[in-house]
Amino acid sequence: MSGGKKTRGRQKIEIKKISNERSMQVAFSKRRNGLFQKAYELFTLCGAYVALIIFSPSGKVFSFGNPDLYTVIDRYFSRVPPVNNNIRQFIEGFPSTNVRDLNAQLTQANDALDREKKRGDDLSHICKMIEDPSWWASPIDEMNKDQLELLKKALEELNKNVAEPADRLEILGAPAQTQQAQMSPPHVFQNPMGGGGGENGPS
Amino acid sequence: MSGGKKTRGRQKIEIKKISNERSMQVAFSKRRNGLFQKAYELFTLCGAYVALIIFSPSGKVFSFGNPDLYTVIDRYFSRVPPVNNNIRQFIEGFPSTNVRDLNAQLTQANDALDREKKRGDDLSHICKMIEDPSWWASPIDEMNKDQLELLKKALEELNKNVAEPADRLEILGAPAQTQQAQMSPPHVFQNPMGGGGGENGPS
DNA sequence: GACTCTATAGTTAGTTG
DNA sequence: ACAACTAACTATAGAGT
Repeated sequence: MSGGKKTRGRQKIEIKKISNERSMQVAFSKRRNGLFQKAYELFTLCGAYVALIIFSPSGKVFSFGNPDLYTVIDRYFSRVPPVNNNIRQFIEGFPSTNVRDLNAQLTQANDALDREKKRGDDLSHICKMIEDPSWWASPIDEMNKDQLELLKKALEELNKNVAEPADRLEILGAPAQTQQAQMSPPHVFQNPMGGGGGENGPS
Repeated sequence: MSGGKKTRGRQKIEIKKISNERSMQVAFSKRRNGLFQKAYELFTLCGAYVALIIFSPSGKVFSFGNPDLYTVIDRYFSRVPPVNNNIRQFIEGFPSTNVRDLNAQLTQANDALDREKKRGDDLSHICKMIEDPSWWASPIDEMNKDQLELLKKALEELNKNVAEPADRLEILGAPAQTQQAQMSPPHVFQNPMGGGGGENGPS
């Protein structure tokens, strides 16, 4: 009755490398989630652009970015950035069934979609241009060189965007089986464990 | 003794864009420091590599990286490769708080992505066709009537798809005007504790 | 490994100087 | 605008499932 507490609750720990492998793994998982959550909140509350990349001790990568990782990083390297950058993002290192991770991805997706929409508009415009009868009516090879050039350029640009067939995002909450089908990482963080075993076995 | 407390203490807030400019600035400052502290702890406790870049709403840059920002980012890009996970999805209803809903949304998003991909392929095909030199070399109005018709048909089809701009959903309070001001050189945080870094802006 | 539970360490919103 | 303070909210260490 007296003093019979169920657990000791949260204990204070020193901020230094955790020696116990298991504890460290658990701590990493928890704190990583916490960090993503905080990053998400900072973005949402303040509209700040945030890029976050984490390599786990076992070599997995986790990333998060608003509006997306590439935009933020590009901008960081003082590349000035209208919205014309290619959309490229990848999120690696699931398994996660956490709301915060999912939300993070949805946030990114939202923004990607936004740009996708813009591209759609451009395409629409071009299509309209092409469909104009007056366009096709006359000998193109001499009259509309300029327009032709313009069109071609536009199409090329467009093509560039389309050229890379997007792969689809893994569904996260799905039964934990097909996860981490990520390709073999060229670079793996060097840690004493050497990467906990058969994480990625494309068999 | 009086029941009068000195302050109301910390209040719970909704994770939405903070409207009050002043409060937002303060919150940003505090939370940014908190995020750096957490990143530092994750690195120290678990030996994880961490890269963190934050753009304040006013355009200032803050960054943090172990062992070094560039190393982490470089590693991140190095391990990328064959396929781009091009994420585009669109979802409706954002702040969902349970995994089930989020997963449903992701599923829906995947569907949208599929359609998007197909459209992309079609477009790509058409672009190739158009870019064929032999195409433009000859007088269109007499030689390639058939091809032209084909193209036109294809474009119309494409246009039909594009015509309907899927209703995109509201991005969570993104203020995000594209400010392309080149900001001062990246400032690297090496030691987040102690803080008090001056972020300010004589605006 | 991932999730739950609990007590408590740590973070921070609102206020005051 | 920032630093200190307070009180409350949130994250999480440790242990169990």
